[in-house]
This record gives sequence, structure tokens and C-alpha cells, in this order.
Amino acid sequence: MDKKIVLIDGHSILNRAFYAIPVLTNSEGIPTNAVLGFLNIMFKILDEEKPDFLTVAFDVHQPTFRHEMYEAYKGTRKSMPDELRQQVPIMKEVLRAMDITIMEKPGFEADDVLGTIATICEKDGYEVSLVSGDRDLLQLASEKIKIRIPKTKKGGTEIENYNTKDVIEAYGVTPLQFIDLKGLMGDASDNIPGVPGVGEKTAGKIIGTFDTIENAYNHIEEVTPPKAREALRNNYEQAILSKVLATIKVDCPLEFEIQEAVFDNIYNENAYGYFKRLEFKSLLNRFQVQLTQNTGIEEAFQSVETLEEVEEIFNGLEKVNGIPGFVFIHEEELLGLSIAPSNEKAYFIKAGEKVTDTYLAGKVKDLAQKKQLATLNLKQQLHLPALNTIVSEGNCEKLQENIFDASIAAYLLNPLSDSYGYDDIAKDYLGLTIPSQSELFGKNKLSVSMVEKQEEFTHFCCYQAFSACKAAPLIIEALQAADMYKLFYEIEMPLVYTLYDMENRGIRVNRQELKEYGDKLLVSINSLETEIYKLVGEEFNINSPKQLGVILFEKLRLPFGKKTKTGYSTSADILEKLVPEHPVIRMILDYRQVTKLKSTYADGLAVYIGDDERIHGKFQQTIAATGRISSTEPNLQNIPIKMELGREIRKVFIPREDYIFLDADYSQIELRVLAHMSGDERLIDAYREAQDIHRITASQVFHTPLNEVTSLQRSNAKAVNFGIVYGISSFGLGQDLNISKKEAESYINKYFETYPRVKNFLDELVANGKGEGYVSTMFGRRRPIPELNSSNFMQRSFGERVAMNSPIQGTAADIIKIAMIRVNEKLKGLKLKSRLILQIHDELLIEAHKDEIEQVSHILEEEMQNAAKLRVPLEVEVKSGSNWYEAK
DNA sequence: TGGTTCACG
DNA sequence: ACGTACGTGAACCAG
Repeated sequence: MDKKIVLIDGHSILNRAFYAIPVLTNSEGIPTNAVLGFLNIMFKILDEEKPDFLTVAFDVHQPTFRHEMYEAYKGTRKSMPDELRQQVPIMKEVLRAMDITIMEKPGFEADDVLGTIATICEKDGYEVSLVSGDRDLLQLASEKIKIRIPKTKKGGTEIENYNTKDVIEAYGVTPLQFIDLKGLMGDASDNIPGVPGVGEKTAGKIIGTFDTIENAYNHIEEVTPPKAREALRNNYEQAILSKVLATIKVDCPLEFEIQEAVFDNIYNENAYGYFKRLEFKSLLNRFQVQLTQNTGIEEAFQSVETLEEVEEIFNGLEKVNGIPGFVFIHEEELLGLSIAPSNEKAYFIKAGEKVTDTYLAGKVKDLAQKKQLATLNLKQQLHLPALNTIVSEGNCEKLQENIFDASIAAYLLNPLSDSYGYDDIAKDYLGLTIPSQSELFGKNKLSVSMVEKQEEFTHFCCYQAFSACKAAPLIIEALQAADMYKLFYEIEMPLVYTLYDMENRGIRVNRQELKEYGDKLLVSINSLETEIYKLVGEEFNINSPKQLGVILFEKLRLPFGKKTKTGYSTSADILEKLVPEHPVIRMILDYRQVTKLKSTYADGLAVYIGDDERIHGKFQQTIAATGRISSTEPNLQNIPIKMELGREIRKVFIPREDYIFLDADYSQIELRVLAHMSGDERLIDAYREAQDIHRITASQVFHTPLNEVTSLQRSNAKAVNFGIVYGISSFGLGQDLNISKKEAESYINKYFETYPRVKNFLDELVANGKGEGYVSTMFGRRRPIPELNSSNFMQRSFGERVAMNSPIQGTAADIIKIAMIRVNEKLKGLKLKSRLILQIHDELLIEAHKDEIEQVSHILEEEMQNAAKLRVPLEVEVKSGSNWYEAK
């Protein structure tokens, strides 16, 4: 077996990766998409081929003969987008860190270097894999030289491979003829002019017949078709020049020793550091050895367990100046307390017989009455039985105010991250790379046995309080600098306690009825299933889009509307259009609906019902980029309502004995926010008239008297209203309304004519976003939008829509957060039995005691309407019912 | 694990 | 020419 070498065309692959992967930056804001894409391709190839040698070639930007020639033709080289340019040096650094040889030969192009090295290696008896995104290189293909072209295909990167025979198969010419082929047909991306009017087909025929351009010219009278003959006759010189341009040199005078391409130390500590810094999390597990660099602070970490030691620590804490950090380390039960009195010291206090959870909780609470403390993921800690008195006991306002949740603050400062653990905070604010929980312990849950022995566990715990303590002042400063101090202290921190309350209360579910609902669904599922199999004549997995696509579009030969990365699209909007084509379609749609209800809701919810007959879902405060909260385990924010069958499930959500549900809903809060923020008089007036906004919009946009607006006009206007909030695009609106892009555009134009300040406002949001790199809500919440300055049209357009949507969605989120806090506080403050239990973005669900219905309805209306003072009224609709179905 | 689909706002 | 509406979470399939 011959030894193998892989040669990579650096710029070409980097370029390809850049356009294949959407905007990606690490938390420092450095663009990383191209580097990640490059590494993914490289690793894929290394895994596949296991080569003995590897080298990457880059251009050195100095004018060369070929450059000058083609620049003479087409003016300047297409300039590289900034975000890509920045990644070139990073890419090189990363490769160097991995001890991978980089070839850069001043005066030569990467192509020529690759061609030369490939040829040398071939002669020396090596098998060569040449990886590039550039089809130019196909001319180098041979028996021993395989050209590999990664394709960012739908469904991942596929690599096309070309040896001699593959080139012949694909293009009908030999690799050498490929040069002549390109000379004739040209290549716009390489600025090779070719012969005008001669495309791939004709060029292939000519070269297939005459072998070379020169030979074809010599037999010019035999060249067919006549059009091509004339074209070649008139452009012969250009064709020859094109051929020169297209020729890759294989004889550059350069030194190459195979030993230079040895690579045996890719996964080293240095490279690991780079991967971490660039946040290539998925690639980190390639590094087998855990290369945790000691940051030095571990020296100051100490594990203690006696009462005396603990007392001494807390005595000392009273006097310190900064903001001490604390984190209760727990899985289900408390394992201990991590505490950092200053940024130079941290302790892990092991929970034990004498050092009990109540004791430790009491100590921290006492301290928090007196001074500010920093922690991480506070809400999770509050669920510890010993700690929940921080919320439930009276007179804990001061205490609550004194606790600083660094995770929440870090989220405000960058809501785009996916986690805000101690390791993330240490990296972002302290510049320290410390091992994460999964790096230390894998996916295992924390357990008592870990506490016993490992030094690692002490480190793990101490890192947490340490990071919170040391980062707190820096984060506070950053919050002030970003003008989010108020947002943080007046909305986000109080909300932590509100959400904790809600999680703690949960919502009651009738287990029996849920089961019956599921059984009812199962009957439908079974009958639909047999019907579907009968109709199509075979059994298959209806839930597999792949199998379903084959059945519908190949077996039944139905017209397919759209393709996805992996095959035919079988989404509801596509199937809906096929309903008249075949009776099975309706059944499949029904089947989809019923199985969804069964698996996600009937079965899915059942597992979360606790011994108290209630579901205690979690609310996530650091997920949504816009500032919304989200709901998990289970998601209680997407319980069906639109379809009757699904809506039925709401009947199983019930209040406790002697209580009812009150459901309070903001009416079109986002459009009202838009009216306020844009200041558009007409829109504001429309809301002050308190009429049907979609009807008013229709009336004004379509110049129709209010009472003559048709239902179609109204629903079109409604779609436009939604579109505006989503960051309008004519394409998107057209898609939604099933009308042409042109028609959609005229709707939008009419809308903007009607509400000129709205247009103005949205334009400003985009412009400001481009300038600042972020957009803001009324309350100062920021959302960074790196995509806004992307050179990629798709990404930039996305950024523009986000710039228009986020301030609106985010402001609405801010408002309802304020309302939640106030409603919760008021109910608690008045010692009412009624309690806030759910938030569904613009809706609050209260479990209200029968004797308090009037009072609570009033509180809801008041607090929600007055959560923010806008130029339009905030309308709230309160409904009641003996289950969630009735209350909506 | 990523892709697709679909539930909600 | 490019090919999309904004924000989520969960289930399921396929590799």
C-alpha cells in the first residue's frame, strides 16, 4: 500500500466554508465560521483517509504573472469580505498550533504550488489527495492524484472524488483536455474569458473531437456548429490566453521534502487552547487527553468541613470589601456550599451532619441581609428546601436585592450565548479557561461519591463561587456601561423570584382525563393508520418524512412542491395543496395532527405529573435572544389551542379545589408597542379608537370605508400587520398569503404609505443596528446582530428582519415581565390565596381562589395595563373558567 | 447529532 | 442570482 498525502488548497476551502456556514462568532466577536468549516472538512478527510502526510497551501498575495494577466482582463480581483479576511490569519495560526505544515511560496499561486507538489509526490510513489473547492484543479487528476471537492450539499458536506476516469465520466474529457475545455468555455469566477458563446456542451464536443484548442483552430473548417466555429475564429487569441490562464503549473522551482508534511501532533495543548478560545465545542472531544491548564488559582482553593472552620469563614466574610461569591452545589440534594470571600480565595464547604443545609442556608441568608453577594443560576438554587425561605418568608426584600445573579447579567450582556455557567463567565469576563462540569465529570450527574475523594470536585465547586465573585464587579460595570443596570435590577433580578414561585407552584393536571384523552387519540391513530396503508397499498412509517416522500412523490407520483436538504418536503403547507390530488393526503395530515397530540402532549405531559398532581415546568430566563422567557420540561407555552381537537387538552389543566382559573391576555401587545415606538399618528389613533385594528388597517390600506371591508381584506391586513412585526419581506408575506411577491410588495407599500412613521422607524432600527451592532428595546435590553454586516445577502437580510423584530418582541417581553413581577408581588403582599402560575408570552394564568375572583381580576387588569405607559392603551382581556379550556 | 415537522406566542 | 417571514421546545427519524 502506497503512503498517502493529503494536500489542501487553503484559501479555496476556507472560502467555501465561509459561504457554507452562516454567521458564527465566538463571544469575543471574532468571526469563526470559515475556520470551523475548514476544520470540519479537514477532519472529515483525515478520518476517512488516515493519510501519512498532510500539508495546506496558501497564496501569498504578491502579484504573479497569472494575476497580472487576469487583472488586465477583468480589473481588480473580487475583494474578500472582511469577516473572511480576518479569519485567514486565525486559520493559519490554528494550523500551526496543530503542527500542520503550511506552504506559502511567495511568487507562486497556491494552485501552482499544489500542482507542483502533487506531481512531485506522484513521481515519488505516493498516493495524493488534493482537496479544493476549485474545479480548476481537475486538470491535475491522474491515477494517483485524486482531486477531492467538498460540496456543501443539503444534509452535510459530501466530497466529490475525481481520478482520471471520474473526470472523463463527468466532463467527457481527460484531465489534460480539461485545460483546453476551460480555455474555450471560460470561467467567470476565475475571470477566464474563454470564447464567447461557447458553453460547456459545445466546448466538450470540440475538445472531444480535436483534443486541443490549437488543433481545433488548425482544423477550423471542421469545427461545428458554425456559430462556435466563427466564435473560435474570431477569439482564437483570447482562447489561447484563456488556456494559459487556466493552466496550473506542475513544475514550479520549489523545494519540497516529504518530511515537511509529517503531522503527528494535531491534538496538542496549544491547539486545544485555540479551539476553546474559538469555542469549537463540537471539536473539543477530539482531544483525548484532558488538557486542562492550571490557571494558578486552584492553589487558593480549599475544602473544609468542620463547624469551626465554617464559622471562621463566615466571620471573616462580614469584613470583606468586595462582593463575595456563593454557590450551593447540589444535584437533588445539597452536597455543599462553594464560597469565595474575595477574588483570591475560595472554599468548598462540604455538607454533613453538623454542617447541615439549613445551617448553611441560614448563614448565607444572614450575610445577604447585610451585604451584596454574587452567585450563578440563582433560581435553580432556590429550589433547595433549605433555601426557598429566601423567597417565601416575609421581610426578605433586602436579602433579595443583595443577591446578584451573574448568569442573568451575562445573559443581558450577550443574550446570544447558549450557556452562562461558571466556565463561560470565567472565559468572557476573566479571560480564564477553566474546565467545565462536563470536562471534569463527563455527562455524569454530581453525586455524593464525588465529594468524598476528588480534588477535582473541590476545584469544580470553588471555580463557581470564585468566578461569580471575581466577575461580579466587572459585570456590574459592563451593565452600567451598556445602560442595562436598571433593566437588570428592576426587571430581571426580581423576575428570578417570580419565576421561582411559578415553578414551585406548578399547574394541576387531571391525570385520569389526560389518560382518557390519550386513549381517544390512539383509537384515531390506529384507524387512520390502517386506512392510509390501504389507500397507498403498503405499510410504511408515516412519521418518516423520507419514507413518506417516497410514497407520495415517487409511488403516487404526486407533484412535489419543494425539496429540502434531505429529500422532498412533506410539510403541512405543501400537503395542504395536495389535498385535492389524493384522498390519502387529508388522512396523513390528520394522522400527523393526532400523533403529535398523542406523543408530545398526551404522553409527553403525563410523565411530568408529580405526586401533588401538578406539573412543575421550568421557566428559562436566559435562552431567548429577544428577552422572552421560555418554558421547558415540559413546554407549557405551546399547549394546543388553534385546532379544536388539540384545544380539548386544555380541559385537563384544572385549578385546585375551591379555585378557578383567570386568564389575562394582552390584546395585540406587539402592534401597540410598534404604534408607540414608531410614533405613527395614524396607527396610534387607530388604537385609541379601540376598534378592530386589522379592519382599520384594511380600511386605510385599501381605501375602503370601515364597514365595507371584506373579510379577505381584513385577513390580508392582518397578515401584513404580522409581517411588519416579523421584519417584513415581500417574499415572506407572499408565501404566507399564497400570493405573488409582487402583490405582496404592493400591500407592503400601501401599508407604508398609510403608516409612514412605521416605515421610518423600521428603517432607523436597521440603520442603527448596522452602526451599533445591536438593537435595543424600550427598556434598554440589547440584542446584538452580527449578521447585519454580513457580506452574504441571506444572512444580512435575516439580520435586517431581526433588527426590526427584536425591539418590538423584546419590548413586549419587558412589559409582561414587569406585569408578572407586580402581579405576583401584589397577590403575595395582600396575602391573597390566588397565585400566578403560568406566562405564555402575552398571557398570564392565575389560579384564583373563588372568594378573590373580582379582586384578582381587577389587579390583573390594573397591573398589566399599567406595566408600561405607552402612547396607546394596553388592553387586557380577563377570562375565567373551571379549566384552561374554558378560561381562554 | 442534525434535520424535519409542528405545537404555541 | 441569491431564496426567507420573528421567537421558542419537543418528538421523531436517520446516519
